[in-house]
Parts: sequence; C-alpha cells; structure tokens
Amino acid sequence: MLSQTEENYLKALFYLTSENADKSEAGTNELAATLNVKPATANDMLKKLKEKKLVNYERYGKISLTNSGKKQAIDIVRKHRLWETFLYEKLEFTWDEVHEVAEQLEHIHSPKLIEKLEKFLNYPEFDPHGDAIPNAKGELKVQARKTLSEMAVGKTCKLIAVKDNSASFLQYVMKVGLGLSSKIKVISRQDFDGTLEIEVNGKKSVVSQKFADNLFVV
Amino acid sequence: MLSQTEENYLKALFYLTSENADKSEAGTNELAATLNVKPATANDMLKKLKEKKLVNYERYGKISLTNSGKKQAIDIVRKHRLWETFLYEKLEFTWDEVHEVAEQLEHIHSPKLIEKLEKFLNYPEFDPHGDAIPNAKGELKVQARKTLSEMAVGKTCKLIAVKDNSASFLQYVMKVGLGLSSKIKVISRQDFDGTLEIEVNGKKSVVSQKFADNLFVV
DNA sequence: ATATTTTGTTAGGTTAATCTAACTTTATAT
DNA sequence: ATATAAAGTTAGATTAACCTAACAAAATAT
Repeated sequence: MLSQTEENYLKALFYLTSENADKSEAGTNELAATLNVKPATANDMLKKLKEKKLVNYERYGKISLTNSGKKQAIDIVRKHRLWETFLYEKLEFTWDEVHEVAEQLEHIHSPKLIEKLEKFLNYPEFDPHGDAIPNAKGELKVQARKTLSEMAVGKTCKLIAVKDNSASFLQYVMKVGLGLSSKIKVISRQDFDGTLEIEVNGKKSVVSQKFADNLFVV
Repeated sequence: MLSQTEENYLKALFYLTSENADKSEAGTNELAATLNVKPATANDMLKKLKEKKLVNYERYGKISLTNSGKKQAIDIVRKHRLWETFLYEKLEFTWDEVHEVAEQLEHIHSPKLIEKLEKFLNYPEFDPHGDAIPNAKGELKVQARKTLSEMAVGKTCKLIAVKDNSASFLQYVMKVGLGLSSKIKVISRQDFDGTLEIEVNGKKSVVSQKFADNLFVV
C-alpha cells in the first residue's frame, strides 16, 4: 500500500503530465516545486517510484507515469473530487473551502467507503469546481465544465450552474440579469485582465474575470 | 499539531486509564501492547509526550494523561464516534465495519469539518456501538450501564451497546445472533466461571463471562 | 529476605522522508 | 562553439517512529 507521501507524488505527476494535451512528461524541479520539497527529495522519491513500477524515469530524463501509476493517481483524484462534492453538497462547505480538507480525506484507504460515498452522493459527474469525477474504473466520461471566462468572444452560451454560492455573489449574478438557463453573449474581452462585456436578455454588463470564473456554462 | 501516531498514543492512554473508575494510570508494557509496538518504542514516545505536557510520567512510574492530553484524547474519541455514526447512518456500513475506517477518519484535522459533520448527523448522542459521543467541549455524560454478565438468571434484557469493538469480538457477537436492540434472555449461569446460557430470537447460545462483560444492556 | 519474574529503560540501529552542499549533465545564449 | 545558466543528481545529515539486545528497578513468591 502506498504512503500518503507517495500518493501525493503520483497525484502531482498526474496533474503535471496532463495539464495540456501536448505535455505528457515532467521534470524533477517542477515536481519538487509542486510538492514544496527540494529537488533532491523528489529525486529520491522518483527512484523509489520507479522501483515500484509507478513512474518511467531514467537519469537526467523526463518523468512520466506508468499505466499502473496513472491508475493509482486517477483513483486519488477520484477520491479527492468525491470528498469535495460531499463537503459541498452535504456539509455546506463553500466551493473554496473544500480543497484543503479533501487533500486529507483523499488518503483514506477503504474501497468500500468510496463506493458507498459515491452512491450516497448519487454518482455525481462533477465536483464543486466543475471538474469531472472519474468513475470506479478510472474512466473520465465527461469533460470538465466550462466557465464563462473561457468562452470565445462573439459566442453565446447558457448558464448551467454557479460555482460560488455566497449571498454576495448570487446577488451580483441577479443584478446582471442572470438565472439558470440564461443565454449569455460574450461581446468583448480585455486581454489585460480578462474583463468581459456580456449581454443577457438584451442587457449589457461589464464583469470581471473573477466573476466569470464562477459561472458554469455550456 | 499532533502526528497521527501521537494521537493514537493519547487515545490508547485515554482508554487504558478510564476503563474502570478505580484505574487512572497505565504502564509502559500495557500501552505498548495496546498499540502493537515494543515497550522501548512506547517509552520513547512517553518522553516526547511528557515534553509536550500531554502525559504525566516519571521514570519507572505510572502514566496518566494531563488535562491537556485528556482534552486532546477526548477530541479524537469524539471524531471517531461521529465518523462511525456517519458511516453507519448515512453510508449504510454495518456496525462491525465502522471501526476500522473511523480509525483513519479520526485523524483528519479540521474543526470545521467535525462541526459540520455533527450538525449534518443532527447532533447524535451515541455511536453505532452505543457509546456516548463527547460534545464539542469534551463533555461526556457517562451513564452507568449494566453488562450482560450482571443480569440475573431468568431476566430478559435489550442490547444497547458493546464495550469492546475489536473485529474479532464484533464478529463473535454477530455469530450469536446479536445486534443492537436484540432481546436477550439469561437462561443460566455457571458460578464457577460466569459462563452464561442465553437465548436470542429463539436461538440458544453459551457465552463466556468475558464475552458477557462486553455487552451493555438495559 | 532473597531469588525470580515482571516491568521498564537505555543504547544503538533501521527506514522513510526530508534537508544542504557539492557536483554533473543538459540547455541556452552569444 | 563554448561559456554560462538551468536542471538534475549524489553524498551525507536529520527527524520520527520503529526495532533488538542488554540492563535496571520493582513486584512477587517461596
């Protein structure tokens, strides 16, 4: 069984090697920085994980996860996202509070627990951040949810959910004339700070990137 | 912040020093045996916990928890029992499955999580084993509960809790056909060793005093 | 009252995960 | 094309939690 530390290295490698489609390998320093350890420490662990056949690694070479390593990493991500969903849906944590606690909960070892938790949550597809939750086989059937801030200028989209549930944010959302299923047209974007000009039911508004980050759209 | 290991030592000491009213101190070997470590290991840890003012300890002397140590121990017990309740009530774990997973969950550090979990469970008073759950202030209303071994021959009683929650004991309990709220009739007692003949749902069994000592009834 | 057993302690060693400092290899820039 | 910078590695220490083996103190049994 893997230690929490080993699990964290696998998870970090998973994220580093799947940030973009074009990137599937990572470096020692990069990994070390992600985990807030020194490169020497990461280097030791890489040797250990190579020994356990969880990473592909050669001296001075790039690092990637083996199939086995990837499988384990995805399982940790799955646990993390299910716990985040639990905290958000059942315990009324706000979306920005869930991550920290899930970082701990993801290391609980009990397949039965995760199976039952997933059932209890009614097999959710997305976590509170809009990221897709892998199923028990490690398959990701859906894409992560898009936020308004990712929409191209000129496109029209539909609001399907909000990330933040705070009163202040929701009041702001209403003030802009938005509700679930509202059609939103992106009129322009400021490259400098991501500020958007949008149109909802014929009403134009200017909103910050931070605001747009909190709206899930299709 | 305490490590999981330190927390486990405090918890073990809490149980060892509060098993009976007459016993409020424990020994090194006893503690080591409880935690499945060697006495030398426990001895090292005792020095460390003394340094942190969590235990009262002098060379060759008996061990007890300080107020601070006791407070922390109770908090771990509280978390353990709340998690057991969650697993049992919400995730449909059976009462003999909850302990093992709660042993992991009790070490999650997040006051907010426990606060919200307790609220979600509607401030339960007892865990699935019938043990009282300390409140956020560490207060525990201990009620004098009879054990099956104290019941008079011919009387019928109801199982409300178990004292021991090791897997082997719990499996034995189930084998005899017992569950929470089971009606138990005491048919006979051997004066020599306290062995009891009991009847549960029409099924007769012979159980040891040690076994009966671990069942709380009303 | 003393020998024996039980209990507790110490010294010294191991492993996992971390560090610093020095070194080597690879990449970059002129 | 080679000097410099960046990235990666190694060696040697440290800390927490564990171990074994040897020893010391306390309890017990005759």
